[in-house]
Amino acid sequence: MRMTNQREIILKELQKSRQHLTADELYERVKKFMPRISLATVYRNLETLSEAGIIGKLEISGRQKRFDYDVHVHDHIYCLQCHRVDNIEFGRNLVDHGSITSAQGYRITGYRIEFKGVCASCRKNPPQDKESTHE
Amino acid sequence: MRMTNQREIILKELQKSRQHLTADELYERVKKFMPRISLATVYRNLETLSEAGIIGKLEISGRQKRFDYDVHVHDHIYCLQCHRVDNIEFGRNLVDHGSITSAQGYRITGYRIEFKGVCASCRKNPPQDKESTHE
DNA sequence: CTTAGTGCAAACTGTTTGCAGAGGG
DNA sequence: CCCTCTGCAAACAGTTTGCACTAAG
Repeated sequence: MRMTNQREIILKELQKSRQHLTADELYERVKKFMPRISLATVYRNLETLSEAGIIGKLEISGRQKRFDYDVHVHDHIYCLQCHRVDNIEFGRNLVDHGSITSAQGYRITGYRIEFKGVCASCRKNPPQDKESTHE
Repeated sequence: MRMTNQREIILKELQKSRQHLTADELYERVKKFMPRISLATVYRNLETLSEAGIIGKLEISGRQKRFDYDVHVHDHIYCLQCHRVDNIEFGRNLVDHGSITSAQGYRITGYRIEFKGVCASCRKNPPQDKESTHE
């Protein structure tokens, strides 16, 4: 894996954001430093970086992919109003690992927990448009 | 909500399948009885039925939507090889409900657990194509 | 009758890909 | 100098929408 200029900027921007950005959010940020970069390059690099285990890929139920600056095992919580995603540390502690190795013929290899709720800033701020609390 | 012919057949087919079908899988099945039905109608009806609480909508991380004949609260397990989805009953028992009401500023309103693994039939049958075990 | 629902085609969103040229090692 | 990576445009998959017509109640 070559460390190209675009690759490096994409990675740095994701890490410094400390957020779970989508490809196009990242594209917007990276464009400020590199106006001619293409969205395809952003997608390709995010894929490459996550395959290399340098970043995480986050597939929250039914929504756009997001990418995670933090690769250690943890769970996520997302806001039903603004769709931001945050890390949650205690998720794994809630689950009794021992009992989950198989069920109805499956060999279970893993699980994910996704919490949902309303984030601090959405709790303060009015939900401006009537249709923001879907799902 | 009118109970149209198409609505009724879509619902019946989903229920009798006892599976978690995607819109186009259902479309293929319904077409056998109603060859002129359109995919858009299937989408619209699945949406309507799930809003009415008659079926469930299943948004498994990063994949196509699936619809659930079973509306009672339960979790899901999906096969990494063939992507089928099954119900899992014991998921909720593993989690200590009490402690999850808030975290880092969020008001938590719910959570979902998604187990992954290899289903019984994929464990028997060879994984024919080399690229079947992605994610 | 009235108005929700339908079929069709076209639009849309998020993502991927083919290609010819550029630049990292 | 080679070959991975890039930018661009076009393709793609899943889903949604505008419209004029149909049918449920």
